[in-house]
Amino acid sequence: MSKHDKHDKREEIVRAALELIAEHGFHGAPMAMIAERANVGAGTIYRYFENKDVLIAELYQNLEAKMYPVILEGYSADKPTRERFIHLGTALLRYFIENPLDFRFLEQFHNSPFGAEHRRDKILGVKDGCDVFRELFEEGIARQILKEFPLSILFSLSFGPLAAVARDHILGFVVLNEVLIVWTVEACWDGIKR
Amino acid sequence: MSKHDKHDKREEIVRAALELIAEHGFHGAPMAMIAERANVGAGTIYRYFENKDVLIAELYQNLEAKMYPVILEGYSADKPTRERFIHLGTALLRYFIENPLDFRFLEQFHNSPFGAEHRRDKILGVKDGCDVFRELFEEGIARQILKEFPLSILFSLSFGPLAAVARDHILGFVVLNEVLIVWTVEACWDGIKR
Amino acid sequence: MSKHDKHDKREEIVRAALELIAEHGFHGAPMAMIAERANVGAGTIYRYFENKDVLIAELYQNLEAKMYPVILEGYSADKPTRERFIHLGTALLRYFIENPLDFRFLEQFHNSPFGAEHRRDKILGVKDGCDVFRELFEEGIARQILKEFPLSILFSLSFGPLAAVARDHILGFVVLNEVLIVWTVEACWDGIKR
Amino acid sequence: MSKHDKHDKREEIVRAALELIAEHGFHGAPMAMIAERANVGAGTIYRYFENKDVLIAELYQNLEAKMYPVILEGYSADKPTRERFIHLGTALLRYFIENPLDFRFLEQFHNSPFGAEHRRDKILGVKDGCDVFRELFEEGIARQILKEFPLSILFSLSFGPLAAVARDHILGFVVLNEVLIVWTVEACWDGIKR
DNA sequence: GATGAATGAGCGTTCATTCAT
DNA sequence: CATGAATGAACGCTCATTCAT
Repeated sequence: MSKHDKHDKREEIVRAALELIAEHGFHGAPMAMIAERANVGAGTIYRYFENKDVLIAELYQNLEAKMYPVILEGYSADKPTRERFIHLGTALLRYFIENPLDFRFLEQFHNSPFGAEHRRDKILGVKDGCDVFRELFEEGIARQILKEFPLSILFSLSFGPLAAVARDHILGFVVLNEVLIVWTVEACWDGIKR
Repeated sequence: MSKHDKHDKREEIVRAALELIAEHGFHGAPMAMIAERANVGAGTIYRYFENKDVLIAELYQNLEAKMYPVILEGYSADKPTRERFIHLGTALLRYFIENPLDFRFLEQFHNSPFGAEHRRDKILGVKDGCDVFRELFEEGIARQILKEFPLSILFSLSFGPLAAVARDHILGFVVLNEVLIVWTVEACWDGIKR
Repeated sequence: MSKHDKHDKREEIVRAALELIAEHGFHGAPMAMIAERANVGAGTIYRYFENKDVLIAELYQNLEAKMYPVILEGYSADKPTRERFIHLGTALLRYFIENPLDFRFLEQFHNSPFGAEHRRDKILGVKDGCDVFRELFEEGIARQILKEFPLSILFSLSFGPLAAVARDHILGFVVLNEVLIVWTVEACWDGIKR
Repeated sequence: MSKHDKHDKREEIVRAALELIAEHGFHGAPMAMIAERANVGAGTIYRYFENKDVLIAELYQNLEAKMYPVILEGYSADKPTRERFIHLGTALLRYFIENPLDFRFLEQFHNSPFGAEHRRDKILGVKDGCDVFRELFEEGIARQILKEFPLSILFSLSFGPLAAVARDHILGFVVLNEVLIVWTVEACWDGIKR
């Protein structure tokens, strides 16, 4: 039980931080407020995270580790390119809609100086979370199924709309349903396919 | 002359704020630093703008007012839907690439709590800067040229990729040229057209 | 008058810092307390001093600049070695006794990591405030009036007792008067002379 | 065995505290760090010492209790005053040089608000560790061998230089050897003798 | 009107001390 | 008895805002 409690505390902090950062952004989520929402002393956070930056970075990694399995569930590299793209796109969009806090946090993260650094890592091939997408695109180009764009632009054509649509849904500007989700991802496909 | 000077100061402040916010984000741009860069006393800013939030909001409106004429230059409501879309999309993308500070500021703005508020105004029909796009999309749907999506999703399918591509270009992850710009916008069109 | 006020503020801060550090040591003198004692806002200190370390360093330099003229008043390089030593020693001791806050601050300073650094500068010949003493000692050795010790030891034999005596006086363990001051310095002389 | 262990823990704490305070000063030696270096839980320290101040005070007393026997080894009240002074002075100086951590701790201690309190106890006759010195000085004065100074000043003339010289040696500004040690103490004698 | 010195609430972080296990 | 996770007051410092000049 003591181990369980310990985990509880850390998870409470993570949860509180995610919520507050998602709601108010990095600068609207002071450590004291995170502590309060987590029902924890201000100093306690520092037992688990060296400082605020580290807390945020770990939050991000937590999130990635949580997202990928969900998105890749049922994914098979053997299916046709289009079907795989639709799978990934709809899974991502569904995840965002079902986990709006996660989505908002990711948005905040990618807009921080810290996010830019991470993005650079990705572009240099360091991160491998996106490998599924990369492989999919590279294969699609090789087979002349996809337009011959730089990978970065294919990413933008695919994820740009999904992020925008997810944000609008979360802010209440559209109400997505399963049909709209699929149609939207299919529209993305139309954008990148030859 | 005093009126002219006053305008000069106001514009210096706006310019300085835009630069600093674009470069370092909202929280890396203290009022004192803005004042210094604008060659103005710290208190002077408050003669022109009630507080920092108001300054930022006006900055945003300035920017919109500056962008639309540029984007709409040469735009004709008489041309075919596709051609009009390509005109608007490429003009927007070109504007972002040629005015990276403006783009960075807009990104920062849209990610602030303030940005969400503004977006809500738009959806309620308060803002009319996007009317050209709205008309284009509504007409396209009516003529069965575009997919029958909620307007909001058409917006996302169009601007989501453009913003993402512009960011990648500005961060140096792709180098866009005129051809890639057109191709990218054409890909967006493929996404929204029937 | 505005210039005078400005100086007043800075001097209030310096005075308050000196008092509090002398009374309670560096760590017993938080910036907030210094500000309060100086009748100044907490942030005001940072208009005049970049941070606490700089404040302390400037305090020290202020003090040196204030002390040397007082100690050297009436000092003449032409007088006999002994007389010059007595002059310097008694002047120093008198200064300490008449300015107990200055003395206590210097003690705190020399015991800080910062003080050690400064001491190292001195030993390497960077600081020239002590040149009078150095010259006196070097000349005394050359003329075979003083014992042939490393300079550093001559310093210790001279200032060690003076500092200790001054501390005891300030703490109330002895009550020095003019006669005792002179006798004490003469005893120091007996220690270093051949 | 339990009693032995308990003693072990206490001594480990004392040793760790001495090291860290000597190395980094009082404020560079947090309780948690002391506990870690002592291989002891943070809370354990509080079983042996009521709080940090008490720990430090006991550390000081430990040190005195450890020093006096060493310094008094071979000391005989029957020998001539001068010889006894030289014995005590050189023994003290040697002790400082051979136990730099002890010396540094003592310096830190004497400069804390706590140190002053202790000193006051001494002057009121509470402490009796210095009795040897007191007796030596009183006897020397009575026999007209020493200058007729208040005891406190004789102390200062004797220990002031020794402490200063020890500090310089430990900081590397001089390198003392047996000869210099003796000469230095003899110089102190010259200072206090008639 | 313009200034910039002054303010103080609020930030991220540390650390002496406590107490449930 | 020993532990070390938890605490929260206190620290040094920043910066949006005010106001006397």
